[in-house]
Amino acid sequence: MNNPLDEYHWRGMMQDLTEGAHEAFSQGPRTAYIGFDPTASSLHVGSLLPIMGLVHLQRAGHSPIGVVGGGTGLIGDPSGKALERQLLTREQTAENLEGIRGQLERFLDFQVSTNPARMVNNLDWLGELRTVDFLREVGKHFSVNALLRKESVRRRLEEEDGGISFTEFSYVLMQAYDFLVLLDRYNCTVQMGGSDQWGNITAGIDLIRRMRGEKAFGVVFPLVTSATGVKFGKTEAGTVWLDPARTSPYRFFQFWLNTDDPDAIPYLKFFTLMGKEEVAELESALADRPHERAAQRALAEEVTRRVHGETGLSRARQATQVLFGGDLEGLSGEEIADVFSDVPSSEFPRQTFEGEGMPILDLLAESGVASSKGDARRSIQGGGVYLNNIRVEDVGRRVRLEDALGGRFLVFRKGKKNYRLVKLLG
RNA sequence: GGUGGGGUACCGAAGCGGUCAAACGGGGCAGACUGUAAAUCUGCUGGCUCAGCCUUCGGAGGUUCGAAUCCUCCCCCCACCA
Repeated sequence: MNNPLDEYHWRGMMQDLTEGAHEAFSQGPRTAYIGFDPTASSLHVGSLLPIMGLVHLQRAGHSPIGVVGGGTGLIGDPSGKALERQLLTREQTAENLEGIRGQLERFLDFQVSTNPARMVNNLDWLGELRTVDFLREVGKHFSVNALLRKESVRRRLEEEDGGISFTEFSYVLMQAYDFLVLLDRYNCTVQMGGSDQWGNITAGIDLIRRMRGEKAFGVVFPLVTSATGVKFGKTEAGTVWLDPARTSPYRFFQFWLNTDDPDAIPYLKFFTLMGKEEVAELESALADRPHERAAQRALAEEVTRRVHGETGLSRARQATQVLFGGDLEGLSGEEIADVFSDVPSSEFPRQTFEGEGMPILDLLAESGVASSKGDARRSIQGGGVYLNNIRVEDVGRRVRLEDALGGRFLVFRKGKKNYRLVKLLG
């Protein structure tokens, strides 16, 4: 049995740990949990680091628990939030929870007999909690004076008109209680999470010490940042989700492939299971031959394979090759449909393109390639518009049936990466 | 309630009777270079039937041949004073 904290440490993914945590893992198998917020029906790449935390834990022979905050999600964690949150309905939360469960199953082994991963919903116990019992048993152990000093609460108290509701103010009690319940039910003695969870985690540790006289531990992972200061997990297209319906495997793959050089090695350590030697090799490859981007490629392939499977990866790869390899000639209609399935598309009736065809400016504006005809005109004049990968030179050009690939598709591109598929209907 | 300062394009910010679709900076988009990078350089960045026309400078009126610019009223912000 290995100590997962050593693994975290060399990977640079351990921001902080409570006293005695390292020794605790050396003594024998432990059960540890991480909570996931069910504010959306999918996790995004921002949750990937904690998930990898659970993965390493399980590989080291310990038991991971993923807690989906069906109950706490109904309350809202004030940590890191400037404003009071919109409350989710129970139905929304339940739905989101299902999505998240499916995604965690891609990372953790729920089948092994020795240390299977578990997935629980804290609504199971928070939902049936009686107010009076809770206030007597749990509330007693929390000092309002201490709560008021908490960073997350204090910031909100200083807000002029925002403030904090009693609901969110009590959030930390809920999360602390979660830890206690998990200790009782699963002998779970470790809680992990993002660094913003430190306060919530230590609150749970305190509660366990007071109510059960036991020692529990906490480990927090750093906030993933990028060297250029861009918020990790966001692209022009928005958040990068794990759900293929929200972020296609192709875009997901591209997200990782586009990692900046300085981030590539840290990310390999964070998000793949590669060992030290492999990472070191890629590091020197990146230093010697940066243009090959071996590290980014490996990163993109590993992570995409894990999240979207072998099929998702090969589709993403194929799409990448076609989109950046250049040649669209010779592709069948089916191949185009497949490769461009990830690309935003619009549909036009076939007769639009019959005879004289449609002026390209109108088509660009109406299909959403450009925001207006003026924009379309300027983009063409600037040399930034391509039809079927051939630069459009003439602003007055018309698009006709002969332009359609396989008689069915028009592939527009603005710039290097922005594709748009126009489908001919009828 | 009093006094002073303001509201300009995605954001910040100039302009203070015509030469203003509005300087400059940021952001965004595109081009060149490259590694689908960073940095850099270049162009574009209200709409259209695009060498021209139309709608914009908090809102509504007015003065003027002509207003983002002057006047009146209204709305909203900020600073200081009570």
